Amino acid sequence: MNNAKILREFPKGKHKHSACINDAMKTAEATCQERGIRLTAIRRRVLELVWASHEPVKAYDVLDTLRSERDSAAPPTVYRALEFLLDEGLVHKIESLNAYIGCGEPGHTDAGQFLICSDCGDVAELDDPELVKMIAEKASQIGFSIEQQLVEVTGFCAQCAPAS
Amino acid sequence: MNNAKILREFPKGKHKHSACINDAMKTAEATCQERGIRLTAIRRRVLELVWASHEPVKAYDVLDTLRSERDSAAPPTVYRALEFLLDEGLVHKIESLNAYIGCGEPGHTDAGQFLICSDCGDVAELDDPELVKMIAEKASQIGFSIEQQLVEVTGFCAQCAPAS
DNA sequence: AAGCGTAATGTTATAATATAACATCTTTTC
DNA sequence: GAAAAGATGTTATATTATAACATTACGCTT
Ligand SMILES: [Zn+2]
Ligand SMILES: [Zn+2]
Ligand SMILES: [Zn+2]
Ligand SMILES: [Zn+2]
Repeated sequence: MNNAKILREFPKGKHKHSACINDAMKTAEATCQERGIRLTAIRRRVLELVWASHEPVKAYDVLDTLRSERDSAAPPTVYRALEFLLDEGLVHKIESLNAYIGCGEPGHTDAGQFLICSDCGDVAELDDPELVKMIAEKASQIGFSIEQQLVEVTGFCAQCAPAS
Repeated sequence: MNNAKILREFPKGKHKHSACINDAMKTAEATCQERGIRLTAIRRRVLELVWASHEPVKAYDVLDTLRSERDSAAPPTVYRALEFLLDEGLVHKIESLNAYIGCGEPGHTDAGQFLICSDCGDVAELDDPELVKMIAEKASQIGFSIEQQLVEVTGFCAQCAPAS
C-alpha cells in the first residue's frame, strides 16, 4: 500500500517554528505572484496569524490580534481575508472545530485529510490518493458522484500517544 | 471489494416518508427501552423533527417548530435534546452544515460516512469498514492513533446527477 | 402515600461564529 | 487622469451554541 503523502507534518519535538511560518509566507507570495492575485497586507498578516502555531486558529482570535494592530479591524476584515485564503487553498477550515489552519502545500488538487490531536491540538494534513479514490468508489457504488471530500480524524499524535 | 453498508439511503423517487419516520421512532423507542434511558416527550418530538426529511435539519428550525407547540421552548430545550440524541447515536451532526440528521441504524459502532447531495440536499449514511480501516492505517503510518473519524462528502446523488 | 435524590426542563442571559449592506478608498486599465 | 474593478471600512445583524441557576417531574425507598 502506498504511504499517504504528508502535506503538513506534526512538529517533531522542539522545532524552529519561525521557519514554518517563513516557508509558508514565501510559498504564499510565490503562489499569488504566479496566479496574478494580490496578497495584500491584511491577507498576509491573517495568513501569518493562522500559521502562528500547528493548531487550528479561531477567526476571532485572529481578529483580537488584528485589532491590536489596526484600528479598523472588524469581523468582515478577518472573514474576507480568510475567504480569500480559503479560495486560493492557502488555508483550510477544520469544520469540526470552526477553526482555520495553514495549508502545508498550497496547490494540491485532491482534498486534504486532517489528523487532529485531542491532546496537544496540533493538526497534520495528508493527501492520500488511494484514500480519495476509495471514497470516490464507495460513493459511486450507490450512484453518488463526488465533488468534495471532507476527512477529519481525531485522536492522538505520536508524541501524545498514551504510553504503550 | 466489499460494498459499503448503507445505514441510510437516499430516498428513491416518491416514497412514503411517514414510514421512514415511523421506523426511526420505533427503533429509537426500542433502543432507549433496552438501554434504560428516557425518550421523553421533548426528545421524541425533536427526533421526529430531525427526521422530518432526508435533509439535515438546523437546530433553530427545530426550535421554531417547537416554539409553536410549547411555550417554554428555548435554545437549551433543543440543544439538550440534540445532545441526548447525539450521545445515544440516534442522530448525527453534519459538521460542514451545522445541521443534524437522524441515524439510519442506531447502534452502529463504526463512524458513519455521509454523502450530501448539493442539489436536493438529501443525505445518505454509509458504514464501510474497509474505508474505516484504511483511514486508521494511513493515520497509523505516521504514528497517529484514531479515536474518531469524520467523513462528509459533497456531490450529486443518483437522482440529481447531471445527465450523462 | 411521603419523602428523597436524580434527572429533566424552564428561564434568562450571553458567548461564539458568521454575514449583509452600503460607503469609501486603492489599484489597475485604458 | 478618468473609469472600472477590487479591496477595505463601517455599522448592523444573523446564526449557532452555551452558561448559570431555578423549578418541576420521575423513580425509588421506606
Ligand atoms: Zn512549526
Ligand atoms: Zn492543503
Ligand atoms: Zn423518507
Ligand atoms: Zn449513524
